[in-house]
Amino acid sequence: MKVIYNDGHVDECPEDEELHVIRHTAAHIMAQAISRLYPDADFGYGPATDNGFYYDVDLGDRKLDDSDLEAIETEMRKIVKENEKITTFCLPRDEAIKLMEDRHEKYKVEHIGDLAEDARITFYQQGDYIDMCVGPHLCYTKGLKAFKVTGQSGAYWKGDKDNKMLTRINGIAFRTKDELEAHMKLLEEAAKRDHRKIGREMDLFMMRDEAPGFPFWLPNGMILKNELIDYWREIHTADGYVEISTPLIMNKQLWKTSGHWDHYKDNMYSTTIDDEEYCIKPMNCPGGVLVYASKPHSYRELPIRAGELGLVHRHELRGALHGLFRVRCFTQDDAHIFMRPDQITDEIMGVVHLIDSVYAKFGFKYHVELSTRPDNSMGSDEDWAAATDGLKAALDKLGMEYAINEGDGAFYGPKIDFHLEDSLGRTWQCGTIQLDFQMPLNFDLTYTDADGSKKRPIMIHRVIYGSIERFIGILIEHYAGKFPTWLAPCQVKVLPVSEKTLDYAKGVTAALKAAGIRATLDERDEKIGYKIREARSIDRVPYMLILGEKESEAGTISVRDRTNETTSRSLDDFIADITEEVSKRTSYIPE
RNA sequence: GCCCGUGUAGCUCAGUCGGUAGAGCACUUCGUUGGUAACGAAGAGGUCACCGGUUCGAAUCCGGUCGCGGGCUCCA
Repeated sequence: MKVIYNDGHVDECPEDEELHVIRHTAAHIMAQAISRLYPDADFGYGPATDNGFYYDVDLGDRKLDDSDLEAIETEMRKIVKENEKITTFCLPRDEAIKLMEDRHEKYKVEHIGDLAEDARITFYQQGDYIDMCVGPHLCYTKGLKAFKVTGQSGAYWKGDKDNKMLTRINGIAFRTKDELEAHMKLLEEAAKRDHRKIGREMDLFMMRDEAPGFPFWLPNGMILKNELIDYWREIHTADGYVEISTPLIMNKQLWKTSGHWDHYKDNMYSTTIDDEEYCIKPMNCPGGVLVYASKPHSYRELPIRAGELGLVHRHELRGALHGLFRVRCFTQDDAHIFMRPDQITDEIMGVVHLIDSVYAKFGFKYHVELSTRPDNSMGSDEDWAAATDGLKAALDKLGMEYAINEGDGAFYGPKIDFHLEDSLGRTWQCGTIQLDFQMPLNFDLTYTDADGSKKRPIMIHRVIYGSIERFIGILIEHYAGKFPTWLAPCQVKVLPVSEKTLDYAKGVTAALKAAGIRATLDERDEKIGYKIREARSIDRVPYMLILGEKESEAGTISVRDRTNETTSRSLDDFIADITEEVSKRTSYIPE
């Protein structure tokens, strides 16, 4: 694929950059189409994205509807068909500003003002459309072979909520129609797996208008939640953690000391008790700190690893709420590790190993990012540097690759974020490891060192699931509701063929339950095909037992699993196998 | 909080030009006793999100509030 670079030379494009160039060119073609249809349009930024492109446009008071988006797409197809030649040129700063001013591109003029004094200001042109851009681009508009305008939304100019909101018009683009088609299929599949839909179908959780952002957990969802918690407790106990639980509501003074009042006030719910102000905890750390501070500690005791399944409440903006992915009340699988400076690397490595083993259990791949000091943060530069170096040292020692996320740390310390990849290739931020010198300082935490002197411990905050609620949402979509047997709310559904074998089915169900298996009996007066259909498509059970006269007479069971393979076997055999599968928490890696 | 869209039965959705509501599934009852992805019939179920306005009359038109969806910002 040939592309034109901003110095005017045409060359073969490296393969891994092709999609980016196609999408970026698609953005230009869309802008050209928009400027033809709406000559007053003022253009902001128009970059390529993961699957396509967008352009932010100021359309004045004009509102677009679906037919307008169709018109834009049609106009784009026209431009592609016209096969305009794409050219490039470079202007000195003042001439660049003049050109953009002449074309009434006020956002582009502002953009030039943000660029370095000596920046090369390059432009690309196709027909009478000119856009300031570093390129490269396709050489002809006909190179755009597969695209779609997908929708519109609002977006702040330069991403700043104090700026004007522009209209963002989104599109997707691929190399070929087949690739575009495949992407549409993926979106369809993702919609089928939507955790809000499956959560309703499987009776896992519900949302109510009476409590926006506060999920209700139904019996089936509680099974999932409790299984995840049991697993969590087991591995943490094995890793030397102890468990604590701290109050949901604590005096506002505590939150002032911790720094949350200064840095997190807008997200905190509060209440008044006996004329005193109290806050509902948005994080668990101050509670954990009070537990540590409740008695003196020796250097010999450290590290202390205190886990807490803490229910936190945060006032999230209502426009941000989204199923279980963004709620106002959630359970963090938190832990705070209090340690000596010489223990930092080992402790972080220990947490990384724990996180790695949990993600592997669910068949997730993941990547790691290191987030550094944000603008609105507390503490000295030296402490931040030491903490950041500590995290880097551990990652380097583990030989892990990581990207740096500048300015994205917590207000009290830098963090390592784990982004896991689900079965559809989407990524989610779940685990984090945060190193904190501030909280121990604010609460004057100490331990007695070998020489009898008081020393300041260092603290790690870490989560693995992140939020159990969000993690369950991710698992629902990852597995499409087809949970591995150890997690499945219903592990075995017993389906009598007719009323004649109902008693036999009752006996089998009772035996399964007695063996600790979550079995339910479908007693309804329906045909066997109907019961199978529902057990598969709604309940999504790992195993169905079909029991008719053949089985009741022979004293056997007919087992149908998720692959639709059906086997005839003895109940004792089946119980032994499923018990082993559950106790080992055998992974089920979704297709 | 901001932009756009949207709200009708438990779920998925129809409802024309303004004339006080409809389907399928689910549910209940009855019949049916069935063999691996939907057995048949009947019944019940709605202050059309809420508040206000226009109108002889509003699910329908207008305004506001709330919820929901797609984004922005933010984030576990």
